Amino acid sequence: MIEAHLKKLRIRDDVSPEEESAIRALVSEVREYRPDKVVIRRGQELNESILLLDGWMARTKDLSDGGRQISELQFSGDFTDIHAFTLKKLDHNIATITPCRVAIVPHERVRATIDRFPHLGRLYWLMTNIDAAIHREWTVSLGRRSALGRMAHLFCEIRERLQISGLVENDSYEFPLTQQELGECLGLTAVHVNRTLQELRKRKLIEVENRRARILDLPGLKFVGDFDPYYLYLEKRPR
Amino acid sequence: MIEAHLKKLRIRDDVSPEEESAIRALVSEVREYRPDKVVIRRGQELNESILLLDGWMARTKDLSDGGRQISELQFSGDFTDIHAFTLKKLDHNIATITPCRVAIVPHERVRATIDRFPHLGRLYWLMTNIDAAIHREWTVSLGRRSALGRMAHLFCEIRERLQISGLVENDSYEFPLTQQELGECLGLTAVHVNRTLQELRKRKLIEVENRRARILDLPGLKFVGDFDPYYLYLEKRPR
DNA sequence: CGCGGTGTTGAGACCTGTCAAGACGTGTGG
DNA sequence: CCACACGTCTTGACAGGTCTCAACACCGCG
Repeated sequence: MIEAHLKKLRIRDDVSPEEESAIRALVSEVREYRPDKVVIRRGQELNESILLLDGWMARTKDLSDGGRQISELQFSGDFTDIHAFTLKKLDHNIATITPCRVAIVPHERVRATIDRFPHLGRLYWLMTNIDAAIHREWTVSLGRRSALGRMAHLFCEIRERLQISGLVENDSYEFPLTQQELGECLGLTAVHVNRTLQELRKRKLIEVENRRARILDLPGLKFVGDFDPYYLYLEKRPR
Repeated sequence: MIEAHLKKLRIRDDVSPEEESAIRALVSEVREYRPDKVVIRRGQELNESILLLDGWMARTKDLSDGGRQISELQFSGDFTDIHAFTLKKLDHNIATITPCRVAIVPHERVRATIDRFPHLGRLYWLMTNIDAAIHREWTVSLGRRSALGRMAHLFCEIRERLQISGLVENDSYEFPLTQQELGECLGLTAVHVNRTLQELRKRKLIEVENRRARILDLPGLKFVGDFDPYYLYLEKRPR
């Protein structure tokens, strides 16, 4: 579903038909991965990037005490590690959460394509800048918001981002994270995630069941999470 | 001191003399700002970026409860908001910590320069990706490290980054942050910052006095902060 | 000289972590 | 088809790290 990827770009700027075919021609191969697998390891030399077609992935960092922190979630249509085009190696791992289908994009093709379409170069630069904006918002969450606020904020962010690809129906979406993984996003223990989740449900804001999140009161959830989607740059304009 | 900026680029890749003069020609004007001033406000329309020549700045985000979180520090030589070139508006404020001298860089010049030198486009893209890497590392700090570890880690990061511009002597550097501001970086209250700082000194790892940080035991500090500079991408290679 | 910002200290509250045990559910092998 | 094993979820009791509130000391600057 490279369509999801095009949608993400087109929300932020126009993409011409010629650019679209150039993007489609980036893909050299499609691969499938099992859940809970580290697909790219920190430090590994990279000459290709992966575009996530289907499933959920996460950027993860391991700690010396055996713990793990997730620094960003990735969904269908996200160009997961396009930043490797300039970085050459990553400072973090990229791991699957669910089974995933990904498109492989060799860096020479990226190079050739943005030489031919500098506008696409700026667009992909933009996309990595949006990733950075998401990182900043997580910094705020982890630094200043309570467990309840953080969690509410994350559910709002996921809803907003999945909606772009049409993966939200009636404020409800598939939610494959275990409570352990949710804790790795939020800087909380699994035990406390469990209790915070119960608190959110008790307040009739959201419930999570059978790998599905159902938002019961979106304004309420946004209020508790102090959520403002501004940082996602959902505005179309020339870049 | 645009030299500091060139140094930061040259640590990561070669910059030719022609590229260097193109970079010098980016600057349209130099401005000075007083300390503790918001220089760029979230949401403000931008058609120029600022390159920090001298002083410390911070990316800050305000919270609805009146609090503030700093998501990154910026030092001499950092191209503070080059990401605005694609974003057009920022999701955060940029504020001075100390008095600052900055170079103004109009976006048309950036556009023209990277059209002429695509390599510089990739280099600036790289620099924003390194900012994102720093954000990720802060996410890990805030999510998983104790107050003591977080603080130790931050002092190591600052040392590493200042060293590039030659602003570190004998593991000692100017440190203008108030304890309040330090807390805004670390997600701690000023009171707890004070106590944590005392603990670091008690352990003979670092002491802060008269706006100056003096590292007493660098290996010890790195150990407590679980610090590994890998995420700063201090390696020269073609990008 | 006085004032405001900054740093320091203490006591107590609260949020989140730790440890431990058990329930639930699902897939696997016998 | 059952039994079991393993991961996940849930709950309780308690510990501990960090926050809150309050008071005071210090210091540079107007």
